[in-house]
Amino acid sequence: MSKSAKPPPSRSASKPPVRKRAARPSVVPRAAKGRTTTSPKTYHHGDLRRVLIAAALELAEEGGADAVSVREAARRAGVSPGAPFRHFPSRNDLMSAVAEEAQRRFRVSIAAAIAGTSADDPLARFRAFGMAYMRWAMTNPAHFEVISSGKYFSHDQSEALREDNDELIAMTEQLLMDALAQGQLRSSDLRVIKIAGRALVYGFARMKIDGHFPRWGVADAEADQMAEAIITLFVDGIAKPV
Amino acid sequence: MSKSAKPPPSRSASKPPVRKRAARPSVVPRAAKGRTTTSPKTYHHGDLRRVLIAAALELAEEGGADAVSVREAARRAGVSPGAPFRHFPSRNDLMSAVAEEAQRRFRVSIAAAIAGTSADDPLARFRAFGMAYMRWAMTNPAHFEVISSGKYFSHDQSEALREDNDELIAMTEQLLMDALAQGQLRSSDLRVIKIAGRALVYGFARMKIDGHFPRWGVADAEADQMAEAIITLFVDGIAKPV
DNA sequence: CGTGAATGTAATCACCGATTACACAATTGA
DNA sequence: TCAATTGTGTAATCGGTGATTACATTCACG
Repeated sequence: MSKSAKPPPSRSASKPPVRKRAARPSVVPRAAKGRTTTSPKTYHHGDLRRVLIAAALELAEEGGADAVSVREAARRAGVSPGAPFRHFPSRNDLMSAVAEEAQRRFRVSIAAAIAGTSADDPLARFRAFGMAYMRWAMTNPAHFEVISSGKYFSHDQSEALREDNDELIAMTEQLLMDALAQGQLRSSDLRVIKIAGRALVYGFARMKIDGHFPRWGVADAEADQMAEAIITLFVDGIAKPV
Repeated sequence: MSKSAKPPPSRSASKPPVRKRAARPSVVPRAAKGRTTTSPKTYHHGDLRRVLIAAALELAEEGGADAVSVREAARRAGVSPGAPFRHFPSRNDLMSAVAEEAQRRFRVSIAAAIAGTSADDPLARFRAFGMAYMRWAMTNPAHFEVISSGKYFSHDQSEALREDNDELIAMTEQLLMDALAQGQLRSSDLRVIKIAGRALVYGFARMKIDGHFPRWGVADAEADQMAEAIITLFVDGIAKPV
C-alpha cells in the first residue's frame, strides 16, 4: 500500500471501479417515452457537447488538467468512447472548449473585481486587477492551468479565447496609460511595467499551483495575504513617491 | 498522460523498426573483452540507468517534458520496454532522476553567474541571480519545466533535489539580508521581497515557456533584454531611493 | 412520408505504464 | 575453481487512452 501514496496523478493510474453506470441496455433506446422523468435515454444524447465540456471541467477540478480524458468524459456523459469524436476531433479540441469556458468565468470574476473600484484611481484598479487575477487562479487551479499552460491548445485555434485574452491585455494597458496620465507612475515605460506585473501575478499563481509554496515557507492559509503584500510591494515600487 | 503527448505522429513515419542502437554512447563496460567484432551487445547493458536518464533528457529537449516516455527511452537505450523497471519503478522515478540532473546543471549555471559579481554589492548579486535564473529557464525550457512544474515528482522523494532547492532559497535570503544590512533596501520585509522576486522571475520564465510572449508582444529576440528590464524595474522598486 | 444529414455505437489500432515469470550474466566466497 | 546468489535484461501480458472507421439509429425537412 505504501507505494501508492499519491504520485502526481498520472491518468493511467488506478481507476477505482467507481464507474458503475446505471445499466444501460445498449440497444433499448426509445422505449420509455411516456412518463419516466428520470432518464429518457434516447439514442441521441441531445446535448452531448455541452455535457462533455462540463464533465471535462469536473475532471479537471478533481484531478488536475492532466486527469481529463476523453473516454472518462464520455463515460460520465453515458455515451460510447467514440461519441465525443463527433463534437471534438481530438482531445485538444475538447480542452480548448474547456479553456474557453474557464476563461469566460475568469473574465467575469476579474470584471466584477474591477467594477468594485473607483475609476478615479487607475493604479488602485491595476492593483485590484492583479489581486483578482491571483485569487481566481488560486481558487480554480486546474481551470487556470488549462487556460495558461499553453499545452492544450493554441490561441490560433480559438477566436473567443484569443479575443478574451487580448481584451485583458488591453485592459492592463489602458489602466497603466491612465495612471501615467494622472502622474501616478515614476517610470513611463509602460511596456516593461505591464510585462513585469503580469510576470509577478502569473508567477505567484503558478507557484501556488505548482506546489512551490511549502518550500518557500508560504502556508496555504496566508497565501491570500501574501498576494496582497507582493502586489502592494510592486505597486509601491512603480508609483511615484509622494 | 498516458500517451497523448505526441499528437499526430502519423503512424507510418512513427517507428520504423529502426532501433538506433548503433554506437551506444558512453561506456560499454566490459563485453569488449574478446570479440568486439560482430555484436558488442552484451546481455547486460552495464550503464542503463545513466543512459536512460540521458535519453529522457534528450526526449524532453526534443518534445517537452510530456514527450518523455519510458518506452522510448528504453528504445533509445536499445533495451526492452521492461528493462527500465529495474532502475526506475515508475515513470515518475525516472522523471525525478531527470529533474536531479537538470537541477544540478541549473545550480552550476546560477553559481557561475553569481561568482562573476562583486560580493560588496548584495543587491547587484540579487539582480544577477534573477537574471541567471531567467536566462537558464529560457535556454533550457523543457528541463526547467521538469524541475518546476511539480507534476513529475515530489520534493519528498529526492533528498538531493530538496537540498539543492533549499540552498537556492537560502542564498536569496542571505543576499537580501546582506542588502538590508548595507542599507540598500527601502523595506525590511525580506520575506515579501523574497516571494515577490521569486514570483517575478518564475512568472517571466513560465510566460516564455508557456508561449505567452507572442500575445504580450514580446519577441523572442528581445526576451533577454526584457528580462533585464523587468528585473531592473523590480530592484529599483525595492531599493532605497538615493 | 421518406430521405439525407446528424449523431451515437462497435470494433480496431497503436501507444503507453506497470507487472510478472523467466533467462542470463556477474560477483562472491568456500 | 566453480557453484550459488544476486543483479539485470527479456518476454508476455494487463488495463488504460486517443484516434479512426464502418455501421446503426434518429431527427429534420421537404
